[in-house]
Amino acid sequence: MKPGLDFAQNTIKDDYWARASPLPYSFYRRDTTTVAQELLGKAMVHFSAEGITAGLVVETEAYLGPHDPACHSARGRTERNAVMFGPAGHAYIYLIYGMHLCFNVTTDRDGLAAAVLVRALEPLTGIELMARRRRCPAPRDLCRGPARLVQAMGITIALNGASVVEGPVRFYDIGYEVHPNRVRRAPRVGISRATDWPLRFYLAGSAYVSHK
DNA sequence: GATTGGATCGCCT
DNA sequence: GGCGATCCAATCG
Repeated sequence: MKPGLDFAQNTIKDDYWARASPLPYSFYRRDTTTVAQELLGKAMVHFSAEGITAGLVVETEAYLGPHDPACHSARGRTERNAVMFGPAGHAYIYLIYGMHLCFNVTTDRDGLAAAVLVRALEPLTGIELMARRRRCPAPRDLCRGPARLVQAMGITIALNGASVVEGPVRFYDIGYEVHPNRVRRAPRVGISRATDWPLRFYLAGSAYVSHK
């Protein structure tokens, strides 16, 4: 475990995050399934004007690109999904059901429009700020679901296209060890095509995942 | 130009 | 477990 992290107190020293290294672009520039798996156990951090919030990634989904019928890029490039067609390591944020935002990270090689959806976090720091943004729900529900974590982390559509290496939202290796037998693999949630492709990954035993 | 359905959530029963 | 909220873009005609 790296310095600056106090899991017992559920706090992180802010200056630790400012100095620590985010995951590099090369992390995201790999095949999407690998990135989705390896993002488990990493920390997602948002440096916002209101304060810093961070959570441990416990659930992700891979959206592989134009050949994946459930991926937005399968039906061509639009203004909405344009970020996915750009380089890896950038935030692809979109509005769903007319009222919720979902946060993705672009992946894979240049020219392949793929991304990983972050579906759930275990809150680590800035928990009071998260609760205020979410209007005080149970701590367990702060980041349990893609739209919930977006709200708790204070993410807006203005961050669409921002770098997750140099921008306000970043991912860090915090030395949290994920043993391979803790990783579960299951079909993706809430989609109507390719419903049996096992591209959802989550940490077994976590109380913070959206679906078991 | 109109219709339809969606990578969801919160509230209801 | 069901349903309403509410916007966007793809798919019809």
